[in-house]
Amino acid sequence: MKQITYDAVIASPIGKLGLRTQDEYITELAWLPANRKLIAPTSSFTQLICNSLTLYFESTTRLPCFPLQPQGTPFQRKVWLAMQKIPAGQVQSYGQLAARLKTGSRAIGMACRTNPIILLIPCHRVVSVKGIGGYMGKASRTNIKQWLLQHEGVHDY
DNA sequence: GATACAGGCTTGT
DNA sequence: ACAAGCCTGTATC
Repeated sequence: MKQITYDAVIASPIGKLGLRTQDEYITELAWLPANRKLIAPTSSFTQLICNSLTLYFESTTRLPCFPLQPQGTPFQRKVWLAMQKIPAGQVQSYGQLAARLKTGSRAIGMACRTNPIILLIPCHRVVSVKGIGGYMGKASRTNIKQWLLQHEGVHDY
């Protein structure tokens, strides 16, 4: 089995986060199980990102925009791009997003689910019209979504 | 209200 | 081609 190595793994209130970069781009920021070993960032670029993430978690600072380079289908990239335009502290429903992109709400869900860069592509700001919706394919992870939303000032979920 | 069903769109077998 | 997924709107108890 293939072991994925990250450029950095940091601890956060919602679990461990694995960061992978390529040149000066972020290619992945994934939620990891708690038994992952921490990896300190080595380059100044990854260090900067980790600092921002830590700051984001420990204060009300919102995340700055980093250059992203997510791998995915053209459709997924389109959705991810649209999601990045949702301002912090606000949420948008799958349906609204779907209407804007002229697609279906469930298709939006698929794109969210395969989001390789959590937080920076704010899939947690996309909610169902009635309820919070799911998160990363598992209902048990919606608490992460809730935490993030609450952290950004959304208390309706 | 609370279920049930069907519709619409993309992705992985 | 088929089934399934972070959904939604309408119909029917």
